[in-house]
Amino acid sequence: MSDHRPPTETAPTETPAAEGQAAFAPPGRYDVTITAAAARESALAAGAQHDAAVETDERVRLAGRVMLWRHMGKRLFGQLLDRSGTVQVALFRDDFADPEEYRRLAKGVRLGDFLGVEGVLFVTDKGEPTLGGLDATVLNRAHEPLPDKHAGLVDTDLRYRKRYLDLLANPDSRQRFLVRSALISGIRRWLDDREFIEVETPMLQAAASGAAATPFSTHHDALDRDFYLRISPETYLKRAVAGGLDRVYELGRNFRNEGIDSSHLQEFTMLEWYAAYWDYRDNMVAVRELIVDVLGTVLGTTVVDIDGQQVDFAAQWPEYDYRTLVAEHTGIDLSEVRTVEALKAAISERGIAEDLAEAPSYASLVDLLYKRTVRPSLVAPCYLVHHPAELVPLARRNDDDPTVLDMFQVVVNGWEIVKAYSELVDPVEQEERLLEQVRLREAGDDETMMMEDDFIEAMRHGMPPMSGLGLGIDRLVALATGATTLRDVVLFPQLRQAPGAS
RNA sequence: GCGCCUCUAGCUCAACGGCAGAGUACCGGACUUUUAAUCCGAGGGGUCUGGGUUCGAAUCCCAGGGGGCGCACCA
Repeated sequence: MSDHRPPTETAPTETPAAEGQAAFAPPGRYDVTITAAAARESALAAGAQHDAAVETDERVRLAGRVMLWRHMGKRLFGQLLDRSGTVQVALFRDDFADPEEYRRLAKGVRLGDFLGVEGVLFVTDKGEPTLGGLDATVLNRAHEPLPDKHAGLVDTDLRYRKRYLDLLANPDSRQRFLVRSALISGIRRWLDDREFIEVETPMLQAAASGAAATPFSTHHDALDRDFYLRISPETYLKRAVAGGLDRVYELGRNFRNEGIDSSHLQEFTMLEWYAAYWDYRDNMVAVRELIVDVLGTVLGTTVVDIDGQQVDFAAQWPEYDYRTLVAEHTGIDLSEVRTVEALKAAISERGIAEDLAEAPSYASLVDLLYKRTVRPSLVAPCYLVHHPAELVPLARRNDDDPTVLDMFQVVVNGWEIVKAYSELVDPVEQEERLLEQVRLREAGDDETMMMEDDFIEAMRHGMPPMSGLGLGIDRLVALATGATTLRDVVLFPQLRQAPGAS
């Protein structure tokens, strides 16, 4: 930053000459004995006044970033921020053996500096838990000013590009990432408790499979071979189950080469799990239990505010039949309208969503129709079951009605946060259904799945019946924290190149 | 990719065709319990970029760049 400035202009926070630097010699480490939150708690518990606290001589050392700094003659108050939160620190001149040392701290410390304070805990007359410093050390200086101390950082662009400032200046932002971490830990614990093991599968894949999406492609030089960044770990996790790891999960990034908006990122975090001998009904029960459990533990409530609406995840999740809902919203009965041509005709007949005419296949047209007409109306958590069989080539058909899948999604706020189904484990049918995908691709649908011979072969060696589930972590975190865009729950979201950046 | 809105001091915002300002931060000073401390003083600007209209442009017009929202694609 400072090197972009003309040489004549002094950086706003720089003291004249190098006086500020010379006055403090930052050490390489500081022996911290207490966090801000623990200091507050401990000060309030003891309830000592300042003089009494100094008498007891129970010293603690705290380090953090200076967020506020008020100098008033012989007394000085500041606020330090560490990972646990903030606490007030106070320096009283009379506590310092060397008044000059007090003066240097009082005058020399700037907002944004890191400070280590050693002293005693007490409570001020106004009831504020405070660390009374008997000694303080500047641990490093800030050479650039922090964002405005009350308004924070509101420029959306800057909040994403300089997330470190957003985290410092906006407590809400900081809180969202603490919740994100706690939710993920909670999910791992829940799965570990149920004897799932965590595995990692390739992100570089020869065939991008497991979802209908456009992949990123890349190239391996030594092998001179193109790869795709995975769009889903699904077929690898099923191979792991075939190998006897019959309850597995993976929590990791998937990549989809598509547009960005408030509910989509090009790299997003998804949980996928596979449980042998379960079917989709088992997963409907399990995922609800997981979400209610983890939200309750982390937030202390299962009620979440969605656009001003109080939504309770612990309430009943209604179950809607996919085709029934589509029929209710469009008047089109998908069990009768079963070809692209017929569906296009039905859509244009009713004058709904006519711009969908471009859709290259029955499956994609059905999917678009649903997303346009039904999905936006689903706000409170609900299950959507029995999608038409054409939609997912990896899912098992329903025994009673083979035109639909043993499949469900959980939709909240018009966002799909969970997709799961009983897995197709019959290699003959699997091969046939993937070949159909290949045919559709050749006919111009570029979001079909690719053939994966190695996956078929794994299935030919035998796979237990199983059901897998995918849960969009970013979306769950956004719902849990009231974020209206996924970019608010990802630390460093991908943005366009900043102007002038190299 | 298309449409609408937006870009002024490090940060948060005024000025909306007539001298570019405030708060905060930074610098100097006062102050013995502050809580966004308060008070006094100083410095800080190609108004995103490039064209145009005008006696005069931060302001109006055109093009470009960044961002937001909507639409489309997707989970």
